[in-house]
Order: sequence, then structure tokens, then C-alpha cells
Amino acid sequence: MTGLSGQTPASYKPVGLSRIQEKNRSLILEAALGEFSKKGFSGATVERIAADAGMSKSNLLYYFSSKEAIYNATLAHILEIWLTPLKTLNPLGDPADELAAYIRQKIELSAKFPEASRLFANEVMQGAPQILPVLETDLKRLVEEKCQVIEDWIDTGRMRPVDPVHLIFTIWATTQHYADFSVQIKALTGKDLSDPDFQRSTETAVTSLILNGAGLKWPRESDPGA
Amino acid sequence: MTGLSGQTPASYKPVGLSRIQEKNRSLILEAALGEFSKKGFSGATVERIAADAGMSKSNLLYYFSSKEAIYNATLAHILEIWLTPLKTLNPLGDPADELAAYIRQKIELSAKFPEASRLFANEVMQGAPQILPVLETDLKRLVEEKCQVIEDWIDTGRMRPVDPVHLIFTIWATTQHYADFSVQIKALTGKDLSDPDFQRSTETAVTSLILNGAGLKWPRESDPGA
DNA sequence: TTGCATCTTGACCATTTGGTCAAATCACAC
DNA sequence: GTGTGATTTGACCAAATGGTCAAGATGCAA
Repeated sequence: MTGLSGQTPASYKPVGLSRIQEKNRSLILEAALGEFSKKGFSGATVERIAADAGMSKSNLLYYFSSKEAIYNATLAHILEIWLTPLKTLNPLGDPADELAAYIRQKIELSAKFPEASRLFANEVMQGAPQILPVLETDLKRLVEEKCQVIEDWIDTGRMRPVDPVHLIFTIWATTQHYADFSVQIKALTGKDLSDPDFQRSTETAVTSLILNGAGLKWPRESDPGA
Repeated sequence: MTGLSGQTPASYKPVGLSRIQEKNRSLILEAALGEFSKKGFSGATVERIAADAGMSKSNLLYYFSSKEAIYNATLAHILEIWLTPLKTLNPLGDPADELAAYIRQKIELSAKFPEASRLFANEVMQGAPQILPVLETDLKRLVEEKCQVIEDWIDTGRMRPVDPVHLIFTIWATTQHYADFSVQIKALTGKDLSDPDFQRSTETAVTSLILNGAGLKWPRESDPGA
């Protein structure tokens, strides 16, 4: 397993994908996300993914040249959406607002796409065989940039001195935990993020813990107007 | 895959295990932990585990009747050590000290047994096929008990009102994150918990964030003596 | 040393599974 | 309608893998 790139049938005429290709690739990726997140790379079978996608194994292999190719395409497909929230952390905004918004977005993603979270976790836990290069370049750059933002907030006295990288790891850990360990959470509380009330209470608790932990007032004092 | 129990060769005379059995079972469990945590249940192979343990596949299957039996034994083997720290949370102690000690112990475990953490995470992420019953009974009881402890601390005004279950989840999430995602952490920071300095900074950052988040003074004001 | 139970292994088997291929079917431009 | 390329599939293959078994090696008590 090496590399991480898209995949197209060997021969093609139009610049883009045909209507059928578009639909089938999408069906496959959706089915693959389900299988890979549920069973891991080794545990998932091409046949099962094909069945979930409503086609024969042979046909699936017409669209993706190998199991590894499906896996990589699935990873690439979720990676962007997964890392987007951090990019929106705005240096010019209020630290409390910005961090609260980031936490909220991450919990939102965990609630909406728990399978994506588990797939990502699985990949990293196995040593990130496919996405290590991305982590070491793109993600590293992004994290360094945002650490600098937090550092500036600290230096201007807008929040308590906290190691920015640990703050980011803590936010990742807590928010993703609710998706990755949802089975355990359901076993212990009877609920998980699919319950809107539980999502709300999670958001409240996590945001409150982390923001207060970072020396920020939360919840913000009620808005100015009387 | 069902049940979760020990395993012994079909026939045996002495009450305990023979010296050879003791040694080989131990070698197998150690090798199994390495393989299962690295590749997951499906990705690990009996042959590879046997090789790591320095014996033939046939011999391994003399000690454990099936791959699933090895897996269950490995899980059972790590489960107790993994859940022990929470049990030590003392209702009579000082909240800040108790929580700080708990966090320290959890980080210690993540540093010492990252493979155990990843195996546990893997199991839960796949839906906890083997240990769900344990989570729903033993762990649930334990968590309820400790939530009550925290509740009492809150009711007696010794800490800010925080949903106890979310507090526990946050501690689990953060501390285990450093073991489960160590590859990512290493990619981003160049270090992981195997570095004593990094372990120290992690402990400081996480403890400070969570305790202050819970409205506890941390670090404690320097001890009484001049 | 001897006898027996424990321990160890190589040969073997059945199943699963990723992947190939040639043939059949379909979509659609002309 | 017809022809051509895109799409789809069943038959098939080779490798990997969990597990069985009978035979041999080893440890040990008498």
C-alpha cells in the first residue's frame, strides 16, 4: 500500500466523468466508508462493499483497480471535510468565540459523520500507512499556523498560557471520542450523538470544560443589550 | 465471536498451569497484543503471532483453541489494568488531587501500554463485539459510582458544576488520545509519550486544562511549609 | 532407564478473498 | 437501426489463512 490518489477507469473520453461513472463511484465510496469504518481495512471485503453499492465485485473493480485504491479514495474523500473546521479558526475573532465555534463544528462532524471519524481513527491507529505524508506536510503546516494564532492570543493576554498544541489535541480528542467510542458511550449513558439532546449536552460540557480550562469566560456574559 | 473467557489445553492435571504452559501462554499473549493492536483482529494472522511468540502455528493452537480465543484472552488480560485507575478515585480525598492523580495514572498507562490502549480502542470502534457485556455491566456500575462521587464534590461546593459523565469521558478521551494517535502526534510535534519530557508536558497541559475547566485551582498553591 | 503425559511440529485441508478475463449487455451518437 | 465504446457480470484462479491431525520430540516421575 503506497500513495494516495484518485482513480479512473483505464480509458475515458470526456474530461469529466460520465453520468454513470459519477453515480457508481459515489455509491461505491459511500458503501466503502460504511464497510471500512465498521471492519477496518483488512476486515472489509470487496464483495461486501460491492453488494452494499448494489453491483457485482467485478464491476466495482472496473471503477477502482484494487481494494487499496477504494480505501485511498475513501480516505481522500473524507480527509478534507474532516480538517476543514480548523482552517476557519480566525485570528481576528474573539478567542472564546473562535474556540467555541471550532468545538461546535467538530462535534457537529462527529454527530453527522461518525463513520468518517472512525475510518480516520483506524487509519491513524494502524500507523497511518496511507496518510502519513499528508499529516507530515499539510496538516503539520495547518497546525503550526493555528498554534501561532493561539500563541498570539496568549501573548496579548486574551487567554491563559496553555500549550497550543495540547489545546488542539485536547479538542480533537474529546470531540472525536464521542464518535469513535459511541458504542461505549451508549453502553454507559444509553445515548449517543445521534440524540440531539445528548449532542447539546456534550457541546455544552466540552466547550465549558475546555474554554474555562483555557482561562476564557464561558458562557460569555449575556449580550450587551438590556 | 461470542463470550469472553480464559483458555486452557483440553487436558491437565495440576491445579495451576505447568511452568511451560505459563511461559508459553505469556509469550503468546504478549505477541498477540502486538499484532492485534497493530493490525486489528482481521488483519492479524495466527501464523504471525506464533512467529512473534517463537513457536509454530500448530503449537499456538495447542494453547488457544482459536484466533478468537487468543483475542479474547488478550482483551481480558488488558482490561483490568486498563480500568484500574478509575477505581482508585477516592471520595474522601481532595477533588483536585484526586482528579490530577487519575489523569496522571491514565497518561502513565498510555505511555507504558500504548498497544493496550489501541487494542481497546479498536475493539470498541468495531462495536465492542467481545466486551460490550462488560461495558454494560461492570464498567457501567463503576462509572455510575464515580459519577456519584463527583456529584457529591459538586453538591458540597468543592468544584464547579460539571456533568460528571462528560468529565470522565473528557479525561478518557484526552489521555488515551496520546496513545491511540501517537503516530499523528509524532508527525505533528516530532515527539510522543515515549519521550519523558513530552509525557511531562502532556500531563501538565491536560491536567491544567481539565482541572481549571472544572473550576479547581491548579497547580495547587504551593504547599504550606515556608 | 523406562513409560507416559506433555509438548511440538509439518503436512494437509477447506474456505475466503483479491483480482483477471472473455463474453454479454447497454447507451447513445450517427 | 446500427455500430462502437462503455458498462456489467459470471466463471475462474492463485494466494492467504484458520484450523485439523497424526506422528514425533521432550520432560519427568518412578
